[in-house]
Amino acid sequence: MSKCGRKKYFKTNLRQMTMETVESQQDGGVTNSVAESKSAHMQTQTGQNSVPTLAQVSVAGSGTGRGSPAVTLVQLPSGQTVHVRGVIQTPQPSVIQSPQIQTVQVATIAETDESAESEDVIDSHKRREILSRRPSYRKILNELSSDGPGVPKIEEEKSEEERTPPHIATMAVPTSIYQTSTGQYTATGDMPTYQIRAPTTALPQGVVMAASPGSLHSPQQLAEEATRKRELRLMKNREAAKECRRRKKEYVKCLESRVAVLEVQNKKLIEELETLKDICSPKTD
DNA sequence: GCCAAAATACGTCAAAAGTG
DNA sequence: CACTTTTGACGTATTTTGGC
Repeated sequence: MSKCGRKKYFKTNLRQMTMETVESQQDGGVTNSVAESKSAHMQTQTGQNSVPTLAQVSVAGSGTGRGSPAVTLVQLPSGQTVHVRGVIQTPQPSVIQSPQIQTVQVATIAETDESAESEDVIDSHKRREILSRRPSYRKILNELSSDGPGVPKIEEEKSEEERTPPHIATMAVPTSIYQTSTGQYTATGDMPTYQIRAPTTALPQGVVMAASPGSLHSPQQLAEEATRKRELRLMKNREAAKECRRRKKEYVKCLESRVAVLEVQNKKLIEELETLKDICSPKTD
């Protein structure tokens, strides 16, 4: 089996899982396996793999939520502990809900494409077209942050990077604070510090800042300029891709946290419903 | 310990989205 | 509208995991 095939499967799975998670939550479906399946796919990036576990929930103040909201501890698969307060509150725009719900039906498209020869090429293009882009992770989370002060804002971390020496940098993973419908909670946990490779913000050795554009005459100079521009573009995109992946991870973490919270919320609501049923239903005995 | 499979990270390209 | 930024897709390299 080719690695790429697996890769594709994994990425598609992750993408769909995110959407399916939401749908099953909204449908009131069984969501117990969400945290497990997620963590099974998403191990820690730094090689410190953890055993995938379900989000553990312990209710500290097991009141019914009326008046003073109870505090619920949610143990995330990643080991983070989350404090959830006030389970029953007004709904809030979800992180998960992108403005346009995009349920991708790749299989359907493949069916309509009868030409087997150009299938690969067309398929690739069509997939790109159909996977119309949602708003950026930055935008999604920043919009949420305007809804609640506890939602982490995705910002440039340049100030952080600029401060670090250009060799091996010790990076402390930033503490995330999320705002949920149930109130603020922090995803703290003792995150280890990682040794990361030096950011490649410096220009490659071969790249020299060009002379003024007007001074380029010979074809060789033009070629050099083109090469320089290309290398600069590649370098910038390299950094952008890194940053994008970082934001994506943060976004996924946020989703995972939210799923855990919503599971707790759902569980409590079910319990409350059962309690009310018991109270209201006439004794048959 | 070896090895294959799985998972993860990275660089690049292309195209959509954002910006001035 | 030109230019920049962002991100999905892809291919590849590296690391981790699990079976033997």
